[in-house]
Amino acid sequence: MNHGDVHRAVGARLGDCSQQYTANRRAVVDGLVAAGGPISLPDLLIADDSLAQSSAYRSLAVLEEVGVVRRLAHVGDHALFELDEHFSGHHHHLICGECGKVVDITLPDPVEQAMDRSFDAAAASAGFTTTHHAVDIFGTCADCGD
Amino acid sequence: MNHGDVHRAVGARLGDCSQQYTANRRAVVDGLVAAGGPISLPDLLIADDSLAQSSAYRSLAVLEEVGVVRRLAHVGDHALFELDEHFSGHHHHLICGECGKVVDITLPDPVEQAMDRSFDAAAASAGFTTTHHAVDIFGTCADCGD
DNA sequence: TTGCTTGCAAATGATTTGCACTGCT
DNA sequence: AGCAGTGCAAATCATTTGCAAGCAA
Repeated sequence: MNHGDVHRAVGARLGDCSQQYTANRRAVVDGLVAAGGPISLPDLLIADDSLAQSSAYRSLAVLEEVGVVRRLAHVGDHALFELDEHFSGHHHHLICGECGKVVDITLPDPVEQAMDRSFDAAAASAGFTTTHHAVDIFGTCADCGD
Repeated sequence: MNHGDVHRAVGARLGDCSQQYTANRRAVVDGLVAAGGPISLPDLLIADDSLAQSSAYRSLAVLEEVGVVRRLAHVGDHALFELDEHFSGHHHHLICGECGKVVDITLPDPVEQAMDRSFDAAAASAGFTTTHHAVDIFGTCADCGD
């Protein structure tokens, strides 16, 4: 999905939820698209210094509410935000244990399908019905490796 | 690994790192073993009200440092703590999107092996060397389902 | 107008830390 | 004695919220 399509789709989603696609929210989405992966709020503010901190948090909260943004569990002090998979495609995260960098990664479809089958079966035996999964792969990135 | 073995192994690990296995740290480990899965700090304090909050945080920090405890990314307000897989066995997490409950789950060995192969390959193409992986399966638990 | 959005400044709350005290070595 | 561990109370800091002003319908 290209940048323009993302804006259209986000606008539609907000409209469906009786929310406006304001300049501020658009700027937040622009920042997320430009980041191309998980980004922290401070970094979002640095990338676009016209954003006010509290408004950025509020826009992200609204966008998360309507399913446009996903808030990732903290690795460090700050939460990380990214576009929901509906807009960015299904992917997982590669996390560098040294520097904390988080990179998007995709797995082959057959692997995803096999995982889904296993996860569904395992979840069912615990009485859960599954909605989605997230894989975090920890390691050392090229910059931090020897 | 049974309760006694856990204490012995934890004591050894602490000793290797020139740390003592004090009564407070033992109490924290007891709480984690008793919980049998991820637990928040407030719940740890409730389970053993002789623990002081700051000391519990400090003990957890030391235990995390030496690889006995794992701090899970927050799902809600509080961080969750659990014994490292070295003491509890390799497992993953089933997370209820309704009530936030987190349950341990294990996958068949062949599945784990297949995932590791895929993850290593995908990570390598991004210049990462992997150390471990964590799978979060989101869904709805039996209590929250219809 | 009427209600949603924004920015600022102040509040909140989980986690951390300073400090004085206790206990191990 | 000398250093590690503890508990209390105070500090820190990411995130949230109250409020007054701006803007859209």
